[in-house]
Amino acid sequence: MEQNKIPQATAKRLPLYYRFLNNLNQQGKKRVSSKELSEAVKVDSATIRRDFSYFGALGKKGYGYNVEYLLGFFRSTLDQHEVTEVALIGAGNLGTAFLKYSFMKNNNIRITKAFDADWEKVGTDIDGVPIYHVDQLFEKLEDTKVVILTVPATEADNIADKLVQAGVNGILNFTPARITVPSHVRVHHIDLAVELQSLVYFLKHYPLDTKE
Amino acid sequence: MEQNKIPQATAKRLPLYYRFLNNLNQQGKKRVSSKELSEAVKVDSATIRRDFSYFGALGKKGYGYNVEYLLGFFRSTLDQHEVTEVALIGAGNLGTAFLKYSFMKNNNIRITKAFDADWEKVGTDIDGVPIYHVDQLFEKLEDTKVVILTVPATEADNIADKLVQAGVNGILNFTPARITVPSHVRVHHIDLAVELQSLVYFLKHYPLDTKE
DNA sequence: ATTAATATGTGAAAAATGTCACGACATTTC
DNA sequence: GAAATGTCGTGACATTTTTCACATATTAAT
Ligand SMILES: NC(=O)c1ccc[n+]([C@@H]2O[C@H](COP(=O)([O-])OP(=O)(O)OC[C@H]3O[C@@H](n4cnc5c(N)ncnc54)[C@H](O)[C@@H]3O)[C@@H](O)[C@H]2O)c1
Ligand SMILES: NC(=O)c1ccc[n+]([C@@H]2O[C@H](COP(=O)([O-])OP(=O)(O)OC[C@H]3O[C@@H](n4cnc5c(N)ncnc54)[C@H](O)[C@@H]3O)[C@@H](O)[C@H]2O)c1
Repeated sequence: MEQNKIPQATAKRLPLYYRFLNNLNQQGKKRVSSKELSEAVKVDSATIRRDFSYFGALGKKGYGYNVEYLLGFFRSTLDQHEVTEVALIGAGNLGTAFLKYSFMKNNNIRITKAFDADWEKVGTDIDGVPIYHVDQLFEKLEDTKVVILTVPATEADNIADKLVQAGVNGILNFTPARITVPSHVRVHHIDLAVELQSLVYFLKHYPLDTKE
Repeated sequence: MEQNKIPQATAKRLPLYYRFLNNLNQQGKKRVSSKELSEAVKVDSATIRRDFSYFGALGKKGYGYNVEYLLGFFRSTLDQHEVTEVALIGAGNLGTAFLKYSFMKNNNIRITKAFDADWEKVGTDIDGVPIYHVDQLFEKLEDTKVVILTVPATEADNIADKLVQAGVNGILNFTPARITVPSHVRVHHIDLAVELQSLVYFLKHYPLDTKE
């Protein structure tokens, strides 16, 4: 587990940095400063330098960062050299959108299996990803450790239990339900209705600069 | 703009509280403690009490909170008495999933218009939401202030400019692009690939309790 | 009534995160 | 090769957020 000294806030930004470095590299750029990067990812340049510094001295004073080197460093830090296989539970509206999206474009992550309760869907595939019945979780999940959860909220806790039993230790939960899991399992909630509602709240209650 | 003293972290949790209070109310529950609420929404009970306290004394010592009263309070705080109309740009895979989802179930928010560049889609509707051509933004957007952005990343900045010109001041951006907008416009980014990647990173690099 | 139990609201402390500003060094220019 | 410029890495400081822990008020029980 090496040093878990890296602040969580930093860890959440790493994939973002990685993606932009990838872009720059593809554009043939050789060097980049924290200031440039800052403008691209909208994170303060001092924060970026601080973030990078947790990993040691990655840059050169007066020069900036070598794109290729930095990219390589993050590639290994983010384990981008090997494919991470992910499963999806609930191939409905939202689930289907994810299945059709290629996370491989920017990340070495692939959804390789889907599960649903609907027999109409079971046996078919979406963009090459096979859909199994949710009762086959134990046989088919194999050693998949990370799961995207897009089932109806009422099913969330029930499915989560099964996932934990099947050895999953990471769940990206899109249902509005706050699921209960043992402490060795990590859940990240993405609550789209809350995000929308809170944006609306901020607009109504927080002052925004009126100048151009 | 009343008191903008409420911390941002608190503001982001308000819609979550609201939804769970709604659930409780529908279940006929009359009172609730910060401890109960904590277990449901997975937020520390002290944090919940602190959050509520920014709005004054909403509870009663030794009793807890009156569900109906609290719900009513948040309903008006979150402007849930009036419908907030939202537009969506880019009726692709992700956009269509949103159009088919009823945010009205838990929030008084409705997507009422969609825009796309694809003439095959223009003129049709998805679950009753009409799709206009993106060139008609200025005529059709009217006084919509909040927009969900689900276009290809390459189009994001371009569309964002137009939205700003059309008077939009809130954008929920699902594209991987970090868009540039004037300071009177608020953008919330939901970067699904980053979320997935960072979950994977946390699993590999952060210790989790191994006990049950 | 008296006591025990409960649960808020908050001062104070701690933890986490973000920003400033500058010394040190590398690069570039002249 | 000297001077000017650019940019990192970081100590110190600022801000935000979370958590502790308890005085205080209310309810519930006997
Ligand atoms: N679509 C959106 O825009 C949106 C927005 C916010 C939240 N959400 C949440 O995301 C989740 C999915 O939303 P959706 O719109 O895709 O719903 P959906 O109804 O289209 O899809 C749900 C899928 O889950 C399957 N399913 C049902 N029970 C199951 C079970 N026990 N095991 C496995 N699969 C099962 C259904 O067959 C269906 O295919 C919901 O919890 C919803 O609240 C969706
Ligand atoms: N689908 C996912 O799971 C997923 C995951 C992560 C990120 N994203 C991001 O979300 C965005 C949308 O993804 P998607 O999968 O729905 O893509 P998509 O290609 O299915 O949909 C994009 C839609 O935008 C429309 N469009 C193109 N140019 C336009 C323009 N100038 N104005 C208006 N509409 C325009 C297209 O006609 C299409 O309907 C992309 O930026 C993608 O990177 C999607």
